[in-house]
Amino acid sequence: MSNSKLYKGSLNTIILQLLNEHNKMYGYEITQKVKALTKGELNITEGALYPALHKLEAEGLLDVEVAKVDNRLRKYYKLTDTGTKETVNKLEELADYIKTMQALVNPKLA
Amino acid sequence: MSNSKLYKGSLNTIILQLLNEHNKMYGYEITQKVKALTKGELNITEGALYPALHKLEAEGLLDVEVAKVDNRLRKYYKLTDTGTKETVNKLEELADYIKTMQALVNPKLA
DNA sequence: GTCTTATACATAAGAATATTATGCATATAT
DNA sequence: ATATATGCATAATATTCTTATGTATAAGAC
Repeated sequence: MSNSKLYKGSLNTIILQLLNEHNKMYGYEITQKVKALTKGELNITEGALYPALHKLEAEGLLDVEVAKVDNRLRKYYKLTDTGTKETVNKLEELADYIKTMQALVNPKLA
Repeated sequence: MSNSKLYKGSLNTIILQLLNEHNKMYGYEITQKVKALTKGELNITEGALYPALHKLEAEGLLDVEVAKVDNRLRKYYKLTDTGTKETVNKLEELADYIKTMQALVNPKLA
């Protein structure tokens, strides 16, 4: 993912927000999108991504739709209604996290 | 710590930066300082804090000095030279993390 | 004076998250 | 032909944190 440990715990937020922006995406596409958007800074590993997608699906936040393109399998994921709501929460948590960490790191501005 | 999982991986950054700002602190003091600075948002649990302090010490980033105040034990931690350098890295990583996550979450600004 | 809360350290069992290492399979580029 | 890219998946391990304890002293409530 990154040599920085700060990304730990951020994967679900990233997945949900990407699906919120792009409606329908498959796993490999997510890894490439993240790499592109972060200019190579972040590389989602498959060992983290696929279990995370399965879990989000099991929790009812994502729906799956299997497709075959160029004779290769793709699993398209999209947000459920619950998933859309949870995305809002996750984005709020991210904003709060950033605010809190800045308060800790830059107490002069608090 | 918080109901948000985003804080996972942030504890070392928090500890190092607090010691960077306050020179010398003991464990309990760190938990109270964090609670105060974050207005109760973040509560460092002892089960996370003490092992983290021991590990940072073992890695040579912190020095310990034991004191007895009011007949109670205190272990004051302070940054070593290596620890001070590592603090700079951690703060850079935090700034990069925030930038990267904002690029992912708010791609219009990227 | 006893009982609760605060101060102060510590560790062990378990959960959650991610890394690393595989495995399988097809398509494309060299 | 061979390597790289595309596309999914899981298992073993490592890391981080939570929850539950344990020990001990000091201070405040009543």
